Amino acid sequence: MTKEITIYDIAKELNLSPATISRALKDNQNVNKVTKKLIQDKAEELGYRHNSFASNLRKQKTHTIGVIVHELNSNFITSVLAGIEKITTLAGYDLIIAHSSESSAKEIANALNLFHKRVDGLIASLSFDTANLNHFNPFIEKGIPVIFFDRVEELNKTTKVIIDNYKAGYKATKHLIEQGCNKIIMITASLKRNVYADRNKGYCDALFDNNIHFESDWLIINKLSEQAAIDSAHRIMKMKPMPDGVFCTSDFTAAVCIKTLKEYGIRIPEDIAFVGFNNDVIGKIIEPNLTTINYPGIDMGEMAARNLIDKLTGVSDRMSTDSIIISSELIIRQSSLRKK
Amino acid sequence: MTKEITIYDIAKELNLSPATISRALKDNQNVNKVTKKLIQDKAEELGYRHNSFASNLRKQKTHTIGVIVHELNSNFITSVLAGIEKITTLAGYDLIIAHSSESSAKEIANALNLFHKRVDGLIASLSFDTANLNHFNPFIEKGIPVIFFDRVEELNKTTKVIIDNYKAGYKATKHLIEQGCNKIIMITASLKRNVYADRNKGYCDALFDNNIHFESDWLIINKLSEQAAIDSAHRIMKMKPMPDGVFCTSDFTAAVCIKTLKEYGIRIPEDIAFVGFNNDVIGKIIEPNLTTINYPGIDMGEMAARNLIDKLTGVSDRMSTDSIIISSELIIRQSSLRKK
DNA sequence: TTTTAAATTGCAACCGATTGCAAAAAAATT
DNA sequence: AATTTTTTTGCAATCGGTTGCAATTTAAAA
Repeated sequence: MTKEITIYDIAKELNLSPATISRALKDNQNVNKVTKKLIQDKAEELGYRHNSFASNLRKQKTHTIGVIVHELNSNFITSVLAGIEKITTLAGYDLIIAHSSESSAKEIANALNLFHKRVDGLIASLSFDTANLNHFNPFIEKGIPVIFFDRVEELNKTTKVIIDNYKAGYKATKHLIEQGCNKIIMITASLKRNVYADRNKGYCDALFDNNIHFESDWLIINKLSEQAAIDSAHRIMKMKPMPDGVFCTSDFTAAVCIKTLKEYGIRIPEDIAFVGFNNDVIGKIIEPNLTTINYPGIDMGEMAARNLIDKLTGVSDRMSTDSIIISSELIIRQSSLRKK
Repeated sequence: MTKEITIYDIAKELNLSPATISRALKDNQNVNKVTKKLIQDKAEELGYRHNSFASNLRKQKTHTIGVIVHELNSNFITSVLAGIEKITTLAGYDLIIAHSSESSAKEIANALNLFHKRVDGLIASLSFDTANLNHFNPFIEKGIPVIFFDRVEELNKTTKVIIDNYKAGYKATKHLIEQGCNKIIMITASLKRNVYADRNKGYCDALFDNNIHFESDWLIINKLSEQAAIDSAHRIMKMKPMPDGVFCTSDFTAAVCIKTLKEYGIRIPEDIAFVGFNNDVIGKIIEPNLTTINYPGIDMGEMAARNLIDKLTGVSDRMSTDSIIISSELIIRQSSLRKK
């Protein structure tokens, strides 16, 4: 349990002032090269470690970015995190990752916590049941930039990074139509969240453009849980006539649904074709393999982080970029392939 | 962008000293109740927020615990995190979560980073290819407690929280034997990691105790990737005679293997029975459902966190508790059920 | 050699909360 | 009413790095 080395210790050792030490360690221009090298070597030798509290206190900056996500255990989120990490590390920022477990209450607590930790900026994806954005107001009021990704709030005027959910929904539905489906239902989580609402719009428009009349019972809104997916499958079994195509806004829901339906002897894709969303690992393991929409998580993370850092460093001063839309792609696999 | 309120501002407003304000805000005993209430109300009114840098700087404590995990996207890890979070929040500690993506280099970087951030304690699970624990030495030297969970290093003398991998391996293998298998292979990641080595010992002993002679080609060691799992399946297809039971140390590997084998027409569990490990969601979705070992992640997280906090608060001063072993259970599903 | 400009270094005042010790005020005891 | 004890409060130093400004040294120009 050795004593901590400070710049004062180094200063004393080298007969220099703490000011010079401080500058040298930050590679400041106006320190003589020889002196600088000397100082850096001595710091290394003594095992000096920078005290960020003292530094933060003085600079009134933490060089830390907060990230709030709704969940950790999905492919998509971890790739977004990887993207964010890549950019922020490069720019020398630290990251604090908080997750809300899809609970609005935890999201609020996390936001408060990060606010008190005084992050310099925030990147967030809303939890499933977040009703309003009041908990982000403290940041806005203090001028701390906040960027939302994926699950965002349309009304809000902060920067957003999202995928083209509308197009994705349209593409998925159109694909099912091209496979010969004409009774296509959609299983989604609450339309209050932008991502689901937009996909739904795409779905509806694709039906309309192909002269398929949307029936009121074609929309199943459920939670993202396993049980909800099973319930949805049961509801499908009871429909008359049964649908011949299903567009699911989550791969997991699609997978559980397919599994449940298969137990009833329904053949996928012959009886019912499926398209999921997210390109989770699961899609390549279930049988048949799941057709899905692939989101480029890494890109989203990089975009969000780069944008935030630009704001922090003043490269982009205005709230210039309002929405960044990243395109997604349809990955076709067996679960929807009824034609060669 | 309003100015930040400090205890000095409150002091001036109320004609008191900063010292009293500081004490009152920490609910210190020797501040008059009336004064205390007055101060707390005024702080609230002015929108005061605690400056943890100043506080940390002065107290030389961060009240922050670092967590290093090898990955985020697994059921198991997220439940461990939930357990850790529960206990640390209760004790008023903050958490910084870092993940190494199974890379030793990133783990080292993370450790260094958390060391510089001066976490008060560390909880870690080793990355797949971590060869030594040198990067944890700075913590040990400074007297910062480190606790490992799941993936640990046997030799090290820090506290560990692990499951009974030996027993789990034994149980899984015995179960396969009871289902009538007698050519049981094991697919695992590198035996250099304790978790896999111990499971392997359990497997070997179970075979021995049941008079099954272990053949040298019954052990397949691979990576945890999808491709590695596919390769393992191909290797199984080439074996003569083919095994009738497989014990896999990861559900994901088992799932991909099963899928690949089924494409060759192998029936599961009739031709080959499977047991996985981890109780990931995937196990309930693949067909047949996967028999697996369930680890109580939450419990492990809670144990690790509680132990660490006890050390930090001095409740347990000695390095008393050396290893905490949490029991796991076999969950039997269709993939291994050959008998009623 | 003197003057001017440029490169280095140091001084000292911050940043905001904490806490040992002493002083002052209030309450209890003689 | 005087003394002792207990409660409250304040003083002032401390944690370690940063930075505007001034001082000093060195290099370049006259």
